[in-house]
Amino acid sequence: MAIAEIAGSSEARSGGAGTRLRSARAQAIHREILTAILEHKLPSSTRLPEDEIGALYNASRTIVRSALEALWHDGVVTIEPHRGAFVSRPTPREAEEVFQARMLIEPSLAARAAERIAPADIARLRLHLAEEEAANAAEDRHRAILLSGAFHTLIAEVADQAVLAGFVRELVSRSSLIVALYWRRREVTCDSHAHDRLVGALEARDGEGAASAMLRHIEELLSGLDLDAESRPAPALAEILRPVAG
Amino acid sequence: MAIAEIAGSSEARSGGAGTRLRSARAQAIHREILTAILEHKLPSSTRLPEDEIGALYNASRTIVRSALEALWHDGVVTIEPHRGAFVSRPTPREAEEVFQARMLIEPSLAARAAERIAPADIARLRLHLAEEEAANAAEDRHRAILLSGAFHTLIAEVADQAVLAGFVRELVSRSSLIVALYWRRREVTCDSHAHDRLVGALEARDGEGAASAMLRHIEELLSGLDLDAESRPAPALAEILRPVAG
DNA sequence: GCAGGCAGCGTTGTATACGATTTCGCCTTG
DNA sequence: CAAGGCGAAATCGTATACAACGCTGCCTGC
Repeated sequence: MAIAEIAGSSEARSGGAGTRLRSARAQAIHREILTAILEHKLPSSTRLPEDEIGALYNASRTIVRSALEALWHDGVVTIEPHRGAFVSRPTPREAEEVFQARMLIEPSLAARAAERIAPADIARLRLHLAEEEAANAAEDRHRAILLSGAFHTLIAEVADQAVLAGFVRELVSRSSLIVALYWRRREVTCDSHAHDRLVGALEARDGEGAASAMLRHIEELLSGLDLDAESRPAPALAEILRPVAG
Repeated sequence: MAIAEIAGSSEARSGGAGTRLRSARAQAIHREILTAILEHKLPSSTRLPEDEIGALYNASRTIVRSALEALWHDGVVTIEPHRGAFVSRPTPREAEEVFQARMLIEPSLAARAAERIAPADIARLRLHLAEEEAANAAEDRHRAILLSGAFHTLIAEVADQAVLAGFVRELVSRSSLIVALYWRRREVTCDSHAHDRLVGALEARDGEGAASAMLRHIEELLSGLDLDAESRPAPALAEILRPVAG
């Protein structure tokens, strides 16, 4: 049930009042597609034709275009002129930059979250951890990956810094694509043990500890990526098919 | 002549290839309006009617809407459903967050820029400083303010971190609006002396120095703001007119 | 004389039609 | 039989028409 709000990426823009996305319907489509991407249901390079999406949601292309443009701004969709929209395929270079940005921003937010955390926030975080564990236990991979990203967004919100929280939301979204492409381990995607320790530090109002826990956590995520290999699918079929042709 | 590229906020999104904004014309309008905002020619709360803008650039509302939505994603335009688009009026709260974000991100970028700066970059920075001084000498306030923001974007680019550079571009844009609203001093907006020192540190490849110079510079900017007073115009006419009525 | 409602106007929200561009299959030709 | 070009289909890009909504000013009724 927390899922609905996970992809609500528009509040970040609204200074304080609820401006929302221009059109409620465009917002809904945006949310649906974003969630699907975060859940690894829509892999990189998937084509997103305006007509097809419009037919799916009974919306005109005008609405769909607006949603796709929003996804482009979020960094999870690439638009090629006269060709269409695709789920982005982050390059290794981009992947590294995204994680470097996270290592810079998120520890600082974690520290701030620790300083100003309220009992209600702790409850929210604990509940979230429970949901994560439940998803893992149920081997619901889609939901697990969605929640593990949402955890980071949640902390950014607890830190009560809307501007940086917006950045984190974007970075987390892009990270999801990156993990889908470059992850090499079999383990749980974002081992909730790390999240556990983080909540512990937050609860103890230990800013330093929260920051370093967050930093180590992100470093570990980055180290789980295989950014050297050109990874597997479709970076350029030539790379794969040439040996067969020769 | 460097102006043209200052507002080119789309490259930030393109992973490495030149995806650009969907429509060249929408991009042009986006650039024009953004530049006008950065130059303080379009003050906060200015209405931006689709028809009027379309007439100005001989573009249909479809194009204009796309440009306005992009400006909304940039954080410099607010869209109120069924009412229209306005130049954003950042709240004091938002202003503080923007500068806190900058104090977190930009010093780190400055340090990295110092490490990897090339002679060509130094030339670019020196040229930019000269332009800033020229604008100040000519008392061309509009251009001076534009260039002083562009300087920060330039450093982010030298640091060669596209992701963070995109964030900085947004933060700098929003800062421009904030400064227009809350600046209280008469001095030069972004005293180019600070920029001078920064370039010095960069040239010396002094990462630490560059970072601390950047931090102090932004702190100084923030301290030049008057975020307590509700500032002057139009926050709510009631505040101003009530004494007359009573 | 004042308050409430109603109507007209202006602006935005959405759908759709048409033109432009790319893509892919097919046909022609060497 | 292979290669190149041509044409149709599909899809995107843009303009425009119409509907919906909010605002303002007037008008009526109390």
